Amino acid sequence: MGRLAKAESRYDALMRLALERGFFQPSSEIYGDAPAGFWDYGPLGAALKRRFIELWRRELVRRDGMLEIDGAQVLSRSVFVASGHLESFVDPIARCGRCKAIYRVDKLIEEKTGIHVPERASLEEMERIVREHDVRCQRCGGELTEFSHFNMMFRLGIGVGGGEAYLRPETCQSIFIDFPRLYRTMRRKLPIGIAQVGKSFRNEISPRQGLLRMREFYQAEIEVFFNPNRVNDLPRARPLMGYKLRLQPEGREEPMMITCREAIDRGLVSSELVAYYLALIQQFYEKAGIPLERIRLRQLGEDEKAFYAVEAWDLEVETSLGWVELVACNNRGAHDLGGHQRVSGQEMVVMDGDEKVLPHVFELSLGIDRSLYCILENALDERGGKPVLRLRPQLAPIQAAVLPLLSREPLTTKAKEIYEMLRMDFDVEYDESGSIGRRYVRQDEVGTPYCITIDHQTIEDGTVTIRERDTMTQIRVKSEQLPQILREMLT
RNA sequence: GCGGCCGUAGUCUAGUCUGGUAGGACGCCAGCCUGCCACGCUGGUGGUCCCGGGUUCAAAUCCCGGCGGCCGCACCA
Repeated sequence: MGRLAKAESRYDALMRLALERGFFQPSSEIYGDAPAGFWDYGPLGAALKRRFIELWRRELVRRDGMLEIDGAQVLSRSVFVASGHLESFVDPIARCGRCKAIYRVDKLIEEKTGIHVPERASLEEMERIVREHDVRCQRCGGELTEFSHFNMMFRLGIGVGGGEAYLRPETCQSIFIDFPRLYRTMRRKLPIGIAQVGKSFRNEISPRQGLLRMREFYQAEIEVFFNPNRVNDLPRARPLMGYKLRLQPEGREEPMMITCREAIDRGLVSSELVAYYLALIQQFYEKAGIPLERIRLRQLGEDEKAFYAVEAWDLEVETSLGWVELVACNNRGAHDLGGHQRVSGQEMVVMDGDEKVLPHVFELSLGIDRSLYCILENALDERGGKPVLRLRPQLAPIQAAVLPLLSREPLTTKAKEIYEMLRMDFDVEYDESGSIGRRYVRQDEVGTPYCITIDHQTIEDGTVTIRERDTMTQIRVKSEQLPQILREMLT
């Protein structure tokens, strides 16, 4: 229908803009064997990502006094024994011997025989059930073979011996395994937030939709370690208790606006601590330019939750492709520190006041690439048939363009002088080609919020105009004040 | 992985059925013009026709295989 066609073209329009103007592109694209699900950021995309992460640092890490670390991407097998990923981050599969179709064995058994196969069931057990009940290929009736677990982690061989290790499927495991030392050395008290930005890797069966589902992707994760007996004793949460969350608890069709305090009192959110971090993450996306009505915090049901989660909220943003999950807000309970304590033998218990406690964990696991897609798609607008990227100024890859009104002396020399004055402190671009209107349009397309224009009056009195992208209005300022004015306008 | 549709300059596309010199528009570059919002002028740059193999005197076109994209099934940040 019309709605769908419009939705597709919006995605297409953004992908085209991204390819043409250097936001992102398929990795290995010049080779025919380029695997799907890997993307390279171009100069503008890399800058946008950098600014997005900087906003995240400002609004979450620094605001809440968190620690930020940077862990290895390759982690030992034991890490994933303890985390449960080796066993639980898998799908049991089998292949039809005749037509090669691949099936989720547990789902196929349940569908054909009604037998619910427990997640822990071994492959041998599943194969036995398949033989006993003569479960066959749905398509051609062939016999099922090649029973195996498909683990979504990328397995590596380390060194000449090929020691077993894995690329991390989420960044947070290094936070958990580093926790004991961090806690001893960094002199903090519970609750303590530890953050990390970095790559994670998942061997998706079928990556698609550009940045939305990739095999190698960026996460910005925050793990808050807290005393489960003191989840409603968080002074820094108090100022936000009157803030309204756009909450969609389990079983509801539509999100509702409700204050943190009321959500806690009505039992929709389990604690002050959880409500507080839901509020922070919602505020963060508002500051990144997503309108509140396109944001929701949706509670996940039992069957939707990750294997480690005891309470789970997804921050989702509405796009032309539907609601996209950007942040998994999971109460992981004692799953992680408990698991690592058991497997490693390393004590994870800490003192909180005079109480000995194994901290629980609440996480804000944010998908960066997805977020950037949503921000870009949301910012994409049109004026006179040409794209305008209405990015928040603090996220714009190019912060200002310096343009002589005419490509003629002495305007060009003066404009280059001003460009030189700004280039070390700002991401600025100089452009004198074509007409001034054409250059404005070119900057609008990549979301440059301000264009500084040098005209004849500049030569007379040293003033320039600053043209604002969204309103196209201009103000005239002294050129020597530009650094200070830009700095103010860009925060 | 399966099914449907698709793959031609940076982008959009004509040509594919019916095999015979790959064409246009936009963009980009250079110059001209230009006192403020693309769509004035001139010239220029542009293509492994997704990749590999086959049929043929000759393949963008026909056949086979692969890769990738979009939409569905399943999973997720």
